Amino acid sequence: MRVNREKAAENRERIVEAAARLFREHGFDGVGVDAIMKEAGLTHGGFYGHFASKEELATEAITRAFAQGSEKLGHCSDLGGLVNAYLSDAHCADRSEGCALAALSADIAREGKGVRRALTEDVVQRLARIAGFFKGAETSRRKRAIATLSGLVGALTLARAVDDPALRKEILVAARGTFGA
Amino acid sequence: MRVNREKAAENRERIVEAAARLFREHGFDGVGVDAIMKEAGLTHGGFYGHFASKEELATEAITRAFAQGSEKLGHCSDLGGLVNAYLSDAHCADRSEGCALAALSADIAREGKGVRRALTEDVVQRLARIAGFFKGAETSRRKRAIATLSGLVGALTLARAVDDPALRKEILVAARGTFGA
DNA sequence: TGTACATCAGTGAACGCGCGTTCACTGATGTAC
DNA sequence: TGTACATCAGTGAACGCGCGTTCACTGATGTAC
Repeated sequence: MRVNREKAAENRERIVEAAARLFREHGFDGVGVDAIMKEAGLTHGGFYGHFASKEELATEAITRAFAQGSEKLGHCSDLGGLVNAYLSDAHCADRSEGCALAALSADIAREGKGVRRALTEDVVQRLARIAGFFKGAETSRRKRAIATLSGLVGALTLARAVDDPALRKEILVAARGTFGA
Repeated sequence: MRVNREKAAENRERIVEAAARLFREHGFDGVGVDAIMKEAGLTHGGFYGHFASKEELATEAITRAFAQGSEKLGHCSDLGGLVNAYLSDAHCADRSEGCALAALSADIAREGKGVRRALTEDVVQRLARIAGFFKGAETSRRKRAIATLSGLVGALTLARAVDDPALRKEILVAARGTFGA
């Protein structure tokens, strides 16, 4: 049954949000249109009234996920705070609301143009933000920012992949100590 | 038509090798049994004479991919050499023969027990190997090893995901400089 | 050593299921008079 | 403002395709005498 325009726009929004969460949690191939629509409280048939294809939604959902990540990091006023938040147990445990870079970079490297563009722009922004926390020449600050972002993404990815809780904790703590100062 | 036992063992071997390559290149869900068997020079029907399921092959193929990675790194006699090899343009360009940690960690975090076990054991081994390159107390060497491995995996993952060649190069160079010393 | 038969690695067609996508339909919303 | 009709967001069944898996079959290999 038809709903009004406002409600329809709201529904579209919920689809994008649901996809942004589910893709991070299960990967692109791990979630179907059916599951996304169910998560958004709708039935799968209505999907193509909002998007031309699953791929089109993916591009928009990933862009959204990146934007959410940037917003969260924007709240941190110093590098230590950012690193501690990024490498927190909570962030490690919750892929669905966490950093899309850590959750999806490997997948995205195998995906199409739109998605990779969104990732690249996000990396550029994060590097600029992190570089702002360092002192010294532009070149050196940028280099340190690259090392820090790499370390954060790598440590979170490894901590999540490892099946031993003690090792996971050790990785998070060690990386916090190294990259947070 | 039947082949002799030796040839059959060789075929099984080729299936595992093909899977180890294709999984790294396209992810678990990106490759079918059909493609793996074709890569191994066989037809898909014979697959289940060698493996109980695609999942069982996955476990063995990942274990294999990790073993290959450890072997390659074993050739490096110092940290600088290891870091330069890991963050080389060649390694960045070739996922299929490269580090399984960088190619599959995110996927593996969502996968079953066997695969995660194999990854964890590999992480433990690599940390021990890298820690051996540092001087000082065990705790501090281990901490530096964790930061280094995280940095390597993160930098390679980001370099591969980014769609701008200049940024890719910049990431590799910066990370080589930071983690190689 | 040679022959006859059993075994079994590999083939290719087929099955069942899930997923992306389409479509006829419903009924509330928006609009024209 | 009220009525009549057109629109269109959402529903749920259906389609086509690919993928994991099964199976009857083939013919070379291995083995028993």
